[in-house]
Amino acid sequence: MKVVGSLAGVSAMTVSRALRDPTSVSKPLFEKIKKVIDEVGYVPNLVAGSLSSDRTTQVALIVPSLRTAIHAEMIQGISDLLRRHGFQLMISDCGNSMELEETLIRTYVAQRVCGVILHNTRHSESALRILANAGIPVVETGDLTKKPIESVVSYSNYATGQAMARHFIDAGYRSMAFVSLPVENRERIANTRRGYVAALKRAGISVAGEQLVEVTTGLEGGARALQQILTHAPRTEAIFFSGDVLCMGALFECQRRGIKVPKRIALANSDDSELLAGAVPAVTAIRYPRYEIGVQAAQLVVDRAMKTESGAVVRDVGFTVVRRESS
Amino acid sequence: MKVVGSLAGVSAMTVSRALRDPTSVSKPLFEKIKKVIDEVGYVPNLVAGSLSSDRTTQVALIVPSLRTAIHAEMIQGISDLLRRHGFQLMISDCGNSMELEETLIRTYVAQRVCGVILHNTRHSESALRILANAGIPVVETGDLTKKPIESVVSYSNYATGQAMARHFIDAGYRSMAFVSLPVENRERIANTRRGYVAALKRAGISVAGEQLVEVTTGLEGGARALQQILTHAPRTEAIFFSGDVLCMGALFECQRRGIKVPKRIALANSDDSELLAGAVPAVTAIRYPRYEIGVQAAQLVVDRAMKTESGAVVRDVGFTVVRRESS
DNA sequence: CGAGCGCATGATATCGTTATCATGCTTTCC
DNA sequence: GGAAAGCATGATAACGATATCATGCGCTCG
Repeated sequence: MKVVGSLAGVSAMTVSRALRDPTSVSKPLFEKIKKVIDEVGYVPNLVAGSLSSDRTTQVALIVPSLRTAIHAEMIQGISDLLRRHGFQLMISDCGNSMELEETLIRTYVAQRVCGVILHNTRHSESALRILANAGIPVVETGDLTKKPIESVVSYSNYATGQAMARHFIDAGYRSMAFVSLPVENRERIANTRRGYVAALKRAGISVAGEQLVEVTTGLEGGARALQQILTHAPRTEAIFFSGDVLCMGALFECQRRGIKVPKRIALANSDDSELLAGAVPAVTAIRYPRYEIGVQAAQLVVDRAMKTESGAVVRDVGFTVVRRESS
Repeated sequence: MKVVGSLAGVSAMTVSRALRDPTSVSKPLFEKIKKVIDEVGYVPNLVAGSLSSDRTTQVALIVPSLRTAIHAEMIQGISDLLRRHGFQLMISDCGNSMELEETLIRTYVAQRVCGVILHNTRHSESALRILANAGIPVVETGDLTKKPIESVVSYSNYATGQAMARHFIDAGYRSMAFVSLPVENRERIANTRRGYVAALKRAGISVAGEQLVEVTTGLEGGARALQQILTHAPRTEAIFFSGDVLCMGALFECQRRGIKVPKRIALANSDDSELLAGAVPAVTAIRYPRYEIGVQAAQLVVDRAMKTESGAVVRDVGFTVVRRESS
């Protein structure tokens, strides 16, 4: 920058100003500086800039997994909004480990990111302390948690469970099951299931232990769950899946074994996807505005980082039960 | 850090050393410093550290899209390896726009990332210049391109096209089609198709214009492609899809219309996924070691960033045609 | 027993920006 | 016409670490 300055016959300060706000220097000077800059191929050092100004444009995102496609839409939403405002995205996955999340948060704070978006809603004490001390905006997106760190943009997993229960009841089913990964350490799934079971119970439908199935991930997890239910709870009329892979696994298994859906058994999933909508039969599912969640979460971070806004926001983005042929 | 130092009765320098290498200070001193650090909740400022040492631990990744799940495995591989070495990941998507890619690269270089991983293999002149000037490791992953910027970790898309052509021929099919998104500006798909068509031609099988179908994305893209082929090239016996969503769309359409796969028509896809493997019928597909690509690409960046290694590497990770019921 | 060496620690300059205040020049307006 | 105000630019001091060289101390070894 000093070099650029001297080549253009001005001070480094003027170059800095020209770069950040072209209107702050005279027009001919700006042109000249610009010319010098791309003649020498100068690229400003944002690290130095950040240190000096105590501001960065990096936003951290921590999701449970990068592998599953569930978060892709949300990440795209975040990325799009951040790009629009000239911010960058740093991503990590932490599984369901609070310890790992804490380590990641610590690193991100050390990097002086200007905001953090967390998909998980359970955090270690230390993590909370670090975030509080850092004084940066924090947005959670995984669940409409009762006591957020600061802001939340999400839907209520509990409510989705209730909604699906009502949908099944309205459709005339009387014996329901729920299939998911193990709920232990999976707050969101646990909440969905609680809402589901509670709403069924309120309608006088009790759910047997054999109807709360926990399986390992993957299509065959879904297939196995279906088998188990048909074997141990054969009177089950409808199954609510938490995860489209599980659900598709069960659907494929039905196709293989010639089981009629929804005649013999109805299927539905907690998370809509193109696949479920296009499957044969098309599968009932709950749709969340995932892209929008990403956009809004990122917007909150950006607003607070630019001091436009402050204060915690709790935003329930809601959801829709999309009824299709499978139920 | 000064504060921590004075509270522990040592200089800032010693704190810095203690933080980076506990063995470089005496044991009791280290304990004391550690105690002070978490008493005051001190979090080191990596921005300052980076400026001073002229090193960062941030690696940039630019993929065409975050929305599709195609890259999820690779991203997970990158993320896992980076975490193991204490590096961070910055992600952006640039579609197929070289201009956007250039802008992103410029920003990342300004942020002084210590390495860049690019999925696309076509780049603007300026982007290349910026990367060259930056002197940081660059790894491409999208295709085994002839003249890489520096290092490549990938497979040959052209070769996958050839391989699938051979597979179809060996299986006894004599009239083939290819379905993909528009190949314009999509180097990788274009190469796959070229390899496919070339290998077929070498076997004396010509591909009609109606058999090279370009559709829009989504399940209905695949369905539409199938319809078009059945209508305009009814003698087609096998279709090679570029993209599992398109392929599944076609498969579902077959189910809906009672078309027997592979009896009436065989299907195969260029990119294996759990879904294709578990579908009814299970779909033939080419498997790439995506996770491994991510790991190796990240490894190259880390090695070079830590000066362990230098020099360009071209690594062909290969692929496998996984034959299943659909062909 | 003394020269020399190694190890733990400190002092100081520096990394490349931006914030802040200072400066000089032009403009404005009574 | 001159004081005040506004604008463009410059000089200088941070920002919070690390690199580098300096220092002092104990230890080894002939």
